[in-house]
Amino acid sequence: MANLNIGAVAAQSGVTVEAIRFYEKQKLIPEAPRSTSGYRQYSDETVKRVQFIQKAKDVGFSLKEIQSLLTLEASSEASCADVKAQALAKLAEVSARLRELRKIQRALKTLVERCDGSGPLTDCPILDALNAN
Amino acid sequence: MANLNIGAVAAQSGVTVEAIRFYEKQKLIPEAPRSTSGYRQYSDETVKRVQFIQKAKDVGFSLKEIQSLLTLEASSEASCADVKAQALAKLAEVSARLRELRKIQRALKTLVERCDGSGPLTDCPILDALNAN
DNA sequence: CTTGACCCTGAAGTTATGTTTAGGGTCTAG
DNA sequence: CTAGACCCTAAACATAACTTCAGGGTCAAG
Repeated sequence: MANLNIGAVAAQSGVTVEAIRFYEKQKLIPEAPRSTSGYRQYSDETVKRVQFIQKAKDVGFSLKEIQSLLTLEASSEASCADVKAQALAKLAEVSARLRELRKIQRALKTLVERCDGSGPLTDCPILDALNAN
Repeated sequence: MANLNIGAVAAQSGVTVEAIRFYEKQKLIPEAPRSTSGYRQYSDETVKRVQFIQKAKDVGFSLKEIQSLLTLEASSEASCADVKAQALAKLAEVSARLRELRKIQRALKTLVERCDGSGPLTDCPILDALNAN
């Protein structure tokens, strides 16, 4: 319940002060009450909230998606299934991106293998491949 | 050797007219000679160049990196090894990103598995996990 | 009472890769 | 000779997630 200044919240949650103000502007964290001098006064709740945001980011959610998760969390009508649906959607997205990247990796490996790294540019197999139809 | 207007180059290389003008501004393709009325006049060379750019993009190179590849290609001192080095660097980058994404995928799968999708939000395992320390 | 650390706001900047808009010429088929 | 397709430029817009900047209060220690 300690009253924390923004810097303390930042330090405890591992983000910058600016990021916290940004999250507030984006409605990811509620507007904080202010001290008489206008300083934001936070509780430990907010530290948890910011940590939640970081973890959700770590598993690939965008801020917009995190907002939606937080809205669900605060809603009385939402169900666990709603949350799971978001997670599944993100999982599908991540898997799709993985497939793309694997394809790129394979293509790059092929290019690299074709080239022994010696010789002049005039017949570089990599450039040749990129130039081919 | 046909003189192509920008629209023809765009059509033949599968990009928009705007993208081609953008590539020119970014020095990825040389400034084209102009007709008397100011229209850019391209040769088939340029179509190839734009196709090269697209292929390089497809294997993950950024425009800046492609510029560097093109500079190599045009240079007399560059060697095949220089090109290979770029490809290897990109391959390493892609592989690193793949590892990250796989980690994210595993984490998401764990989250999803923990939740059977029934029940209220009050004890949603996914939210719990994101809230945990 | 001053200095340094910390807080405030609003606006602009960053990166990448184009797209969109506004306003205006050109070319060609009918 | 006119309509429609095509071309030109410069500048603004778009996205994501912040960061940086400019200018200015506040607080605690010595």
